[in-house]
Amino acid sequence: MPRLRPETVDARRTAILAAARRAFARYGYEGATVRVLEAETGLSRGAIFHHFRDKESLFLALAESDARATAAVVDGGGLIEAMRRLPERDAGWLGVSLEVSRRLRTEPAFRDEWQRRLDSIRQSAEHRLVSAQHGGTVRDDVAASTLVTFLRLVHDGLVVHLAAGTPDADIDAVLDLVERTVRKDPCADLQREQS
Amino acid sequence: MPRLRPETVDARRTAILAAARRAFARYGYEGATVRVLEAETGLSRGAIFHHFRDKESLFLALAESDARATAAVVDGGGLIEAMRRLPERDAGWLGVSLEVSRRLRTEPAFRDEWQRRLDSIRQSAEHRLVSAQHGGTVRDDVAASTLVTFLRLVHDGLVVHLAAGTPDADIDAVLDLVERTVRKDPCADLQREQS
Amino acid sequence: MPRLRPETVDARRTAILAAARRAFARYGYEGATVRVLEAETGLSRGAIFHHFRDKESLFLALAESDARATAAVVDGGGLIEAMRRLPERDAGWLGVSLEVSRRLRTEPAFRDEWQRRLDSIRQSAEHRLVSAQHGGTVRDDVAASTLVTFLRLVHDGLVVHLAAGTPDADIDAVLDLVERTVRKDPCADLQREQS
Amino acid sequence: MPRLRPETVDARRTAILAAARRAFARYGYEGATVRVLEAETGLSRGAIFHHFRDKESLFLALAESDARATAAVVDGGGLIEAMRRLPERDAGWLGVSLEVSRRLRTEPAFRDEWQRRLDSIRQSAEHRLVSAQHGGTVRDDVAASTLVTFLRLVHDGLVVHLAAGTPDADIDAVLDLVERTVRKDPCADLQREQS
DNA sequence: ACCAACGGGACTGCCCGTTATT
DNA sequence: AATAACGGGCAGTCCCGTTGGT
Repeated sequence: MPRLRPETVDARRTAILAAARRAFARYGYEGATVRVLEAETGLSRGAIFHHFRDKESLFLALAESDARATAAVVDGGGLIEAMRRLPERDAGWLGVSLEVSRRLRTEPAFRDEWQRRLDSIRQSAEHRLVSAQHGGTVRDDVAASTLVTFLRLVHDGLVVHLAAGTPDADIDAVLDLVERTVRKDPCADLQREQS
Repeated sequence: MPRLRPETVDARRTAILAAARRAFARYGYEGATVRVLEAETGLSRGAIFHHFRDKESLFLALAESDARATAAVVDGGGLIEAMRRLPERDAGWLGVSLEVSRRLRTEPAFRDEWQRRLDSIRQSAEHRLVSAQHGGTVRDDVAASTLVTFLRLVHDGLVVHLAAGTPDADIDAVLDLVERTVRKDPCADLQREQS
Repeated sequence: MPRLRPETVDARRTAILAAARRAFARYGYEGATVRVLEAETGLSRGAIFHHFRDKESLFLALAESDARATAAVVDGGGLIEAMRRLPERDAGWLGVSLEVSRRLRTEPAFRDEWQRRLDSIRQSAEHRLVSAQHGGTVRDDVAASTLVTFLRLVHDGLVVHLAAGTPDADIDAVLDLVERTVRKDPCADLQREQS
Repeated sequence: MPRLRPETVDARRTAILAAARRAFARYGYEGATVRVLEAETGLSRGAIFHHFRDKESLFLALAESDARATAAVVDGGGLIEAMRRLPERDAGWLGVSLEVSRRLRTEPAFRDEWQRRLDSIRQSAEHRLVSAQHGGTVRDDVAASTLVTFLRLVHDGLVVHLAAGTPDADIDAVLDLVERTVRKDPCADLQREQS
């Protein structure tokens, strides 16, 4: 067959990634067998393995792109903003994200390599919080690092929750609560003055 | 071998379960191949599958026992107490717990069956909170159901976090923060009076 | 447990044989797994293997007893008589008989050992026919050995037929035809005289 | 490997079938393990199961092709002709044919599905016989259906006999006898006139 | 005499990735 | 570039027969 124009090749890569995301999300990494990927992409093994060295690297490409997207959101609007946008994300994103968690747990090599990305997101969030503490919009009676850990726990829990598919209306209320918890509480100062 | 005394048989079953827990936690459900289970238990396929119909039911036995244990802790001391005890739990517990999450996500049939257990834990936690609201120890400006969702998110996030193996010293600080967030804040009343 | 009285032991052996016959007939040799045999006998592996060295020898015991029974019938009344009695035999007998055929085909060692029994039945039948030819009740324009082969073909075909479970009412008519074919035909002599 | 020309693919399929036939005939269905099939075909599991869904469907493909071939012979020359040609058939055919008998016996579902084929062969044979009765070449003192049953018994017995591998020279003599038995006997009319 | 715990071999079928062919 | 034929490893499961203990 003739060589396709580069843009077409890229489109093909993207299409494979999208299909693979659906498959990984729906069936998990192991459950998304090559046969399933074929069905989901509408392409043959040969085509898939032509664009990606193996199943693993296909998965990593997805994970990486997701990690970058999350980092961008956190950089722009913080962890809480990232959480508020989670429900908009497609189910595929959540699934892949959880598969990443799983491999973090079971594959030390993967964890070591991935830890850098997580740390960078964490640092970005922490910088934002420290600035906000100085700006007086975030409480400063709790260490910024503790607040980040707190927010990341809620974030990860929310990913698990949403990925499970349980429809839940009061997520917004919870996020409001989280936001108030982090925000500077005028009353706290008041209390402190009294004592 | 002959019919052993029931206690001996039970001990054997328990030993297999413990070994399987380690394997599932360390390698994941798929990664814990029967060969791995053999190595971990020190028994042969024949022996393992004599006590458990198949790998699946071995896993379910673990999940069930864990679910019961968690339910007991929540009944006794609430979700926050359950979280405080998470780090004491062996790593195996966390791994199995996450594998359960994964199957909740990828296997609708499993989810339908398992949902009942989750609901019962949720209800138990909610009852505790409502009582505490009436007793004046838990804030009542936020619906109990929202608080439960909040706590469960933190709980699930914590499980993910701990299972990943990242050693983290300030989990206690985070849990303190969570607890204060849920507890009745005298200042809030004060504010309300002022307005 | 105490040793049972010899007659009880024998009864147990017989019971196992009867149950095994049902199992072999219904599921075939391979399909009659030890688990199936346990269910059918109501005994455990241990009990079964206590009375019979292994599955193979259990099967051989059945086959042998059947071969003896058939030989007795043929000795007494001939092959046609044996065929007439086939429908009365229990389904188990037919099944075991066919399993024997199968192993005759696939296992040369078994065939060599079993051939003697078949030959003795064949000889017995042939002797009867030769005598009957001399006595004038069986046609002598066809060699006795040919007649025996003929009868054995019909016999084996009938076993297959009955074992398949197809209910067929006109077997009697067919056997009548077979009998007339073998019997001395007065007309044949008449024809010969004419020519 | 790429998409081959249809004829090449067909040739490969046929080669696999031929090898499988040998294996099934020699070792029986259970005895023809996938390992044996690999050895006999010279191909790997992957290749074999690429062309056939599983061992079962490989067997069914053989059985079906054989059933069609038999039906064609019976349509063309009748059951006796089919029997005369049996010794020419390769041993594989006989083996597969017997494995079919076995499954007819042990698997009701298979029997129900297969019965149609057997019925059609039977009907074809019966039609031929009725025509021949009217044409005066086949005896009419016995019902055509009885004659068909008779011929089928001989046929099935012959298959068992040949498959067992016992070399037998006088099969021709037996088939001559069978043919005479079915053919119209001028002497019978003579007898009837006399009485 | 009987039972169940157990070992370990072998089964089928699926897996992923490569390669020969369009 | 894409396909489908193919290899070979290994998964879970079930098999049969043995053994330790009542």
